[in-house]
Amino acid sequence: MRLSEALIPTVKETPSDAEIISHKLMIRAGMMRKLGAGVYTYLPLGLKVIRKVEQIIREEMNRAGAQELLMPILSPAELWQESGRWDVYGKELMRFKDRHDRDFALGPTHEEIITALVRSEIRSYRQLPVNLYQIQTKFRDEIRPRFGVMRAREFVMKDAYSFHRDTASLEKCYKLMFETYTRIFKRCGLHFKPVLADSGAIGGDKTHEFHVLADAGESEILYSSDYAASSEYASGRIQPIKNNSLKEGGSLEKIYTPGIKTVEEVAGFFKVETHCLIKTLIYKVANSIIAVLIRGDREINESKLQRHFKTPFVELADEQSIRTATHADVGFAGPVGLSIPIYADVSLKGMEVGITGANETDYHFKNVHPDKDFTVREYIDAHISKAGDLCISSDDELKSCRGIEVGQVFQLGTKYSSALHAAFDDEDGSEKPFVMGCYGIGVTRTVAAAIEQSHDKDGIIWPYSIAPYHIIVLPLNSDDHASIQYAEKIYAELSALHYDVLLDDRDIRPGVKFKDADLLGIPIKIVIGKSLSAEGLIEIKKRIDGETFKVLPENLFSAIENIVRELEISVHE
RNA sequence: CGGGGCGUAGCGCAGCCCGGUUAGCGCGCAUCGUUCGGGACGAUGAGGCCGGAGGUUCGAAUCCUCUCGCCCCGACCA
Repeated sequence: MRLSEALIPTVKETPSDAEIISHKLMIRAGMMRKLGAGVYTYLPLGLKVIRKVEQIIREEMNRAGAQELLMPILSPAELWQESGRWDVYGKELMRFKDRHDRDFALGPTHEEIITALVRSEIRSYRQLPVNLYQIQTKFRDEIRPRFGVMRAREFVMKDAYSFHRDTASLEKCYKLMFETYTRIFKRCGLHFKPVLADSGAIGGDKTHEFHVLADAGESEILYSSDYAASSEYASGRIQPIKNNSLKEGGSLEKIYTPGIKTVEEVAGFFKVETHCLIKTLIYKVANSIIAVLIRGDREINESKLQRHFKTPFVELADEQSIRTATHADVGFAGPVGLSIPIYADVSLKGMEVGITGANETDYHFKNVHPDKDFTVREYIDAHISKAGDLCISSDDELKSCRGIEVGQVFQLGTKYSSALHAAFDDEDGSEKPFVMGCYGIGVTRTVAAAIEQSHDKDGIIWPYSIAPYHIIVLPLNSDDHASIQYAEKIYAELSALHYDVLLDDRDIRPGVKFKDADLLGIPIKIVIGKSLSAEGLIEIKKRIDGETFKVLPENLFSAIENIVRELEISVHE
């Protein structure tokens, strides 16, 4: 492509409404333009990167035996009503009516559609397993789109759905997809981590998210050498705290603590660390009221409660329920004498003595001994794990980092097949619902994540494999016919060798050409200027580290080949 | 949905409180000249229904009402 003919509108100034680097650079490099909130036009350069990522995904999905198809973005409401999600999905599901007043939605995901398809096309276990995928535009009416394409309303996604006769087959496919995703993100030149994650309200037992590691990431990951999980899912072992400033064996003592409610206030009042307190939280779980105890310095993880009690309905009890349960104002709850079921987080295990509310307004108990002064029904993992906790499978401390979720693999089970009555005849003649898996990759988000991970003050630094162009040829002196001709020649020859080549044939100053080349992030620059006219040498410059080589014209192609090989290897390091 | 902010040239902004010639500035764009290895300089020029509708006024970018759009924080959501 010649830059003089290309629509690659670079911008010198940083756009005012862009907050994160990938958003700024995608605008500045002329990859995309905003049309409305969370809705973008991909310009030629941006589309080219998207296509490269898609191509890698296609190759690897096909390699894993998946088959590509394309479903409509428009979904009739009936299928969503059948699965129950028409009512459950919320406003993120973009709904509208057609001219005949029939309800439709724009597909935010395609479980219903694919399940309906397979329901009508596959009857026998002999046709299983099958893994079908598409790469297509999704629409989710995000409550607050932001960060450019990172949280857009309209975005490109690869979504795959596999159908199996049993869980064994599903697990095999899940493992294969896990490996496939690892290959895909590796080929895209990304530093990433597969992490255990919460399966949430969708159900299913097992899910991994693939996170590109970047500071701008929206999620926190806890990891050690052999463990990684999203922070809302992670479990670890809490290190016991030794310097308990309360003395053991002291007897239960009721202390007047007027208006002292929060953990910090109570700890301050008793002049002890917050970990000496036993925090008592009254929760409404499904339809019952329970107490959950946790060490004063830790926080409750409600999604762990949801999982433990197998219900999506977990919330802190309202003031009235707390009064009824504790006979005290909010802020003075404690386990002693409490008649509702008491669950305790494992952070309290081994705790000899603590301070709790007294279930009486303005009073706390000192010297409360668990298992003596109150009885715990069950110790559960209910805390938010954090960096510094010990790994469950080793003695390493968990570390924390931030990630951008670019993919997820999920064992769905029979949730959708059951709801939509999608079944096949098994070998023994019985009818069974398909066992399903689903596997997504945010394509546009992956592009943004690549930029978050690889850029410098001058612009993008594309991994070679997804760079829109591999090489940019820069003839610096537009008046010098010899160098223009030479640039044209190597542009043609490199293109013939199947490199993606950009030729900056614009009649502008060299500085602008260099700046634009850096901004666009093209991995290799070939500079044709003084060094050619004066020394007869071509200059090759790598974007990633600025390393420069001067080579004889006859050695140009082999030099390029070497650099490319090196760039490709560094991806798989 | 709650709170805050912004809509003025292609982009980034000033002007608005306190109404009054022809609405400015930087970047970009066009023409000419000088320049030419890391976003040059000079000269000239084009480009605006001041987001939209209504109102107040002799007079509105400026004041008032409504409306649309965008951004930020929060709540929400997987």
